[in-house]
Amino acid sequence: MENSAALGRAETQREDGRLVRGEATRERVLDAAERLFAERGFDGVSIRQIAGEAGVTLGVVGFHGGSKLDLFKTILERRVATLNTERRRTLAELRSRRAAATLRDLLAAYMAPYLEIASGGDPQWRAYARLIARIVSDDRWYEHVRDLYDPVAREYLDAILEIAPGVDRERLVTAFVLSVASMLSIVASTIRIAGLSVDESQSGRAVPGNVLDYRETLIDYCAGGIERAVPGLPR
Amino acid sequence: MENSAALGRAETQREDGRLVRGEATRERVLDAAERLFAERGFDGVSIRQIAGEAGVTLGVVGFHGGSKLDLFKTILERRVATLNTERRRTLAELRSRRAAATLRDLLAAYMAPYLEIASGGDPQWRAYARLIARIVSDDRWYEHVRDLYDPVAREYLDAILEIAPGVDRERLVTAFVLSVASMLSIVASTIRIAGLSVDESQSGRAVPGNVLDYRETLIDYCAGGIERAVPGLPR
DNA sequence: AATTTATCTGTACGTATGTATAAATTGTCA
DNA sequence: TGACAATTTATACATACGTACAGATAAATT
Repeated sequence: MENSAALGRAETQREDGRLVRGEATRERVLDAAERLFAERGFDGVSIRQIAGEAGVTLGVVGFHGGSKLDLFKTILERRVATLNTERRRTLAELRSRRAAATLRDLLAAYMAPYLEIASGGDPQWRAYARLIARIVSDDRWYEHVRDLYDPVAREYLDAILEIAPGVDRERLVTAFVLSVASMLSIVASTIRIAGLSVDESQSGRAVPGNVLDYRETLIDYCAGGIERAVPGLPR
Repeated sequence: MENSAALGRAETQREDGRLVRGEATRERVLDAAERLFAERGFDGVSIRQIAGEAGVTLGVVGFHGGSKLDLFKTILERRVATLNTERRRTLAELRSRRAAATLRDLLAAYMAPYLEIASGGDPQWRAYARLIARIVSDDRWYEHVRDLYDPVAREYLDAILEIAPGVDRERLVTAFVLSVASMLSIVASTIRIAGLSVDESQSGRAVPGNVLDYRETLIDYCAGGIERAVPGLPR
């Protein structure tokens, strides 16, 4: 039950701001764990595999990451601030505009940061995006991500309620969470879309596309879905 | 690489059609595995846990289920025929009507059988529904479910294309797969909807609802989403 | 009753698991 | 240089894992 943020670090941070010794190793461990957890899930990965992937010995993983659960939680938490900041930035930018934001604007603002990290050049961010997409279907992890993601989700829900006051909150929440699930499902896998897109019995060029290929369709789908499912939304 | 359908069974089926000896045990094993796999995933369950849950000894699981992977695949396959038959029945029933089916009709016909087993009285069927909802976010399992589910999905896609000929197939497929993901996400978990629905800092009565509570919202959402994302659909 | 087949028990094997820790090493500062 | 703390190595421990199998039991067939 040790505080995972302090594991493997000097208790007193250096004043000059330089990375403390071993910080690079710590990052290697976390990166390796992030990739493997994203690929195979919590139970599908062993600490020895993480050590091997990171190129360190077994004990180092424990030294920098704590217990396996600590390590997993650290990885869930490590990147969320960046994502939340970005989402708050896009929301604030929308609000600063002269014209009132539409539902589609708000949805696109919420999704854009995530879709960009999920399809961008950094493989660690991509792995993180896939990891998040994987764990939402498992109630077991909700308690560990609730406080990380729900506050910003609430801010967006409130922003939607601002442009459509009289609306039933639970219906809006339902449609919003369905939209998030839709978004995550695209990040988790596009393989079925590819499989169903090819004509039957055609020689199998079912090549999954990039997340960005589905971006506009996804946002259209979610906006149309929310507007249909939540009576009273403007449009 | 033994044929899992024959495991633990006499190679020659009895003529009188009575259950062969041990068939009841086999069902207990498969039921227990179904519940545990649905709850914790393939890697989160051990064969010993399955044996314990089924109330049999370790060897019996191997005898009736084969290897762990065999057992998992057997469970994926065991109930799919029933579900497919039901989905084909609802599709045929739609087609036998005088009036042309709408997109919403077709969507409801596809979803109804799954939503009913996911919320019905049989806990094994409920477990199966949750298991399916769990594995779609994992490319690793797609090859094992593709041939089980995609043929019927294609029949529904073709039915939609009948009422909207000129439509872009890939966009339709994308929106359809997003709808399936939305449906599965509701079955996998309603806990976040409950969490976001309560007013902040209100004492926590975030009680997840039954799947049926979200059924109409879900179908509205999906129909509206597809119609928005796929230009050229009637309405 | 004897034989065959199906089912179940109990146990064993080799390996992998998460975690802990003593000892060795490295780098920093007094 | 010596002392000290941070980091890394190497190893050990107890338990759990998937799988295999010899033998016991039960039921049906001959």
